[in-house]
Amino acid sequence: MTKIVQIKQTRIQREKRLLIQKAALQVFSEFGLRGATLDKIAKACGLTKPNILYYYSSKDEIYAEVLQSLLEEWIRPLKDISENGDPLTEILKYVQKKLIMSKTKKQESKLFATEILHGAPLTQNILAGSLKETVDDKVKLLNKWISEEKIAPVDPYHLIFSIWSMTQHYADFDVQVYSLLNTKKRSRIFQDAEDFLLTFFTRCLKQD
Amino acid sequence: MTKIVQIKQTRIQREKRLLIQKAALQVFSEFGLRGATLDKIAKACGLTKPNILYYYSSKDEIYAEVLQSLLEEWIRPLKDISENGDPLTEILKYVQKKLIMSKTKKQESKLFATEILHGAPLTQNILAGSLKETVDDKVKLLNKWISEEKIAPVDPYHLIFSIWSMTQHYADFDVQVYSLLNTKKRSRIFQDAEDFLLTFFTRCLKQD
DNA sequence: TATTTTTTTGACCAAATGGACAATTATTTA
DNA sequence: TAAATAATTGTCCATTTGGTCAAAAAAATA
Repeated sequence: MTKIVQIKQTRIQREKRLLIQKAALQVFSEFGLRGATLDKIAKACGLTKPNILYYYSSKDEIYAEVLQSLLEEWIRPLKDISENGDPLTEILKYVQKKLIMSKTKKQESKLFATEILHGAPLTQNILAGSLKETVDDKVKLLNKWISEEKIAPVDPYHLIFSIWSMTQHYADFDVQVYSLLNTKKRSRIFQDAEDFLLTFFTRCLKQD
Repeated sequence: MTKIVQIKQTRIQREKRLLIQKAALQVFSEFGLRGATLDKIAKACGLTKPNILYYYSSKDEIYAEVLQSLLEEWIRPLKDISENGDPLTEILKYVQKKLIMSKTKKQESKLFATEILHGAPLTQNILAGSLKETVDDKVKLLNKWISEEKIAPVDPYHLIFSIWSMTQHYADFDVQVYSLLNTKKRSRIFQDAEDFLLTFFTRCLKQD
């Protein structure tokens, strides 16, 4: 029995692990952790089930890894909000980034949403750890901007929640959004969404 | 083998079906359709598995019924937006209603979210049917209000999406929200959220 | 109370699924 | 190219799970 205990990964290992991760993301985001099966993942990446279990020791391990690598990427844009830029511009830029992620990383968004929705069993510590740190940091910055009267006063936590929820809605609830719009509007969802969000946050945050 | 083909339900049937529905809502909202098992539902309502299957012919049937009865309730408040009231007040009242539902109907919100997130396999026709009708109707009303300059101009579809997403966030992502707030703020989430949302939508929609 | 109907349950089944493993094949490396 | 290591797969297994069914218990009805 050959176990992977090597320090250095081979080329094949790197390739196959990536292949599996991609397929797993797809399957997990569509069916959830419990709805996803190793067979589905195997089929999605053209490997056999035992072959997958050669690279990962269990389904849960695959899930954990996919989630882990997603989380870092997910938090990153928030960190980019800069103390030095123009406050409103910085916030709007963040909104735009998150909206683009909803458009281009739908699977990731859905997987993350499902995880949180079901109690974040594997994510709790990250939420309360590095994410909380970053959020607290940005809350401070927002409060500073407010006290300097550079943006209108709002609860900064809830401001952040509102950005998350409104942007992610277009990924997570895409089925609903699509169902409710007619064909013309459907083709320009993300343009309309961007216009809407930028207008909205500008009206809400602009200092007169 | 006694099948339920009667027209009239007995007292016991009414009671037990309700009992099962309640337990099922709880289990489905926590684990999703595939993560939920009949055994879990059985345990949650103190019945045996075959006993549950005496009242419902399959797990899917339970899920369908729970979802069905939830959907009607879910759409209702939107219908209450009245042509006759003051536009901004009507919209803010709707925001408040949705926020209260997020607080008091967390399980329902999560179940609905999971269903949509995973492609709305059982809900598609309702989304494209009665929900779309109601939405289109309210979109007309919002457009009327805009053209009469009673509220500031916005894309009415996206306005509705924003109300849904921001309010439901407090139910669906409660774990995340709680993780990020400290104890003091945690105890007044819904007050803070209400303040934030009312301020937010007022600033965005008020005509000068 | 006797009879009929409804309700409940223990025991069971088949399919699905996560995972183990030995044997085979492919790839590296010496 | 031979030996060693890595990768792949067919087969198998145990558990979980949705669902069946006949028999027993409880409730309703006559």
